Amino acid sequence: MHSSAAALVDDLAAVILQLGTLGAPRQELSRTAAATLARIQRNGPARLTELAIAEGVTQPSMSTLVARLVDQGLLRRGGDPQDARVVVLDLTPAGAELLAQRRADRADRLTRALADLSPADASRIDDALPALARLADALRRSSTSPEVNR
Amino acid sequence: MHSSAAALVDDLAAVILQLGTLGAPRQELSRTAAATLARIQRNGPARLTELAIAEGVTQPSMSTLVARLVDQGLLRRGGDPQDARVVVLDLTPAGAELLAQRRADRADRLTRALADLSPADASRIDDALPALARLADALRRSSTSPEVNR
DNA sequence: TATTGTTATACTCTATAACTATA
DNA sequence: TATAGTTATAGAGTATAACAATA
Repeated sequence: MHSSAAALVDDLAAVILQLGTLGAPRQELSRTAAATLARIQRNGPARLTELAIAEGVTQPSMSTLVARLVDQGLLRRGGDPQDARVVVLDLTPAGAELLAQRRADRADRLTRALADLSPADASRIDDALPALARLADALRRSSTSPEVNR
Repeated sequence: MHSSAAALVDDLAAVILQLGTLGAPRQELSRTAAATLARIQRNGPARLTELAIAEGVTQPSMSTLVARLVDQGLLRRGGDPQDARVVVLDLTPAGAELLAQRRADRADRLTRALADLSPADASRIDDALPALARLADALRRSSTSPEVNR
């Protein structure tokens, strides 16, 4: 072990923040918009209030955001036959396509960055990946902040 | 090696995005505002145009941002005796204090998250840290996007 | 003229408050 | 009444265009 616990924390924080460049690829979609689309793709159709809570925004904000995304053809509105008040949002093919493009773009940038590393570095990152995933999980649980940009 | 190259990229991208929760701790300062303050603390007093270019925003945007930060008592304006056009921005003690608080907050959250991990996981992350720093560097170089939130 | 910075104006995104419609 | 969602209005943050001051 080459670092004290305090140095590990500081260095790790710095690295995590610098890695954040990967998360801000385009301006074509706000952070919340991207997270909302990704959530629907991951979990299936969802109600407006549900999305507002999940993304940590108010109901009116989600209402206008969803209206924008529907206008842009990325989301589709549906109703609940059981309850005429509710609005159910689902991804359109165009929405799914946009998410796929964003993921491909990120994968490209990451692939290029990894190509600059030595095999030993790549291997150490590979080895640490499950641990990093568990760290991310622990971080997410202890945090009240908004969702990640998928 | 337990993953193919493609799986490494996808898994790594997902982990990096999830770790992003660490970077969005508070709403009291915009991303650009935080990055600007951190840059001045790191590199010393800077001119307005210099900051605008460094943070990837326009000069008028930096002008209004800086006016806000001066109003909030986080930055102090000075002039250049050699050139009456230039404005030089420096951190106030309150600005330095705010940055310190943000860093301490992040360190706390990260420390708590690390405490949830096994010693073996923490050790693997420690081992991968230099490699991750080089990865972040490579990512940042290949990217035109704005700066990281310090 | 070129450079440094500000002001005017507009757009996006989000919030709070007030409202409509259904349960 | 309570719940699901929308509309009205305001504020933060950013951009482009036009401007003022200094070199």
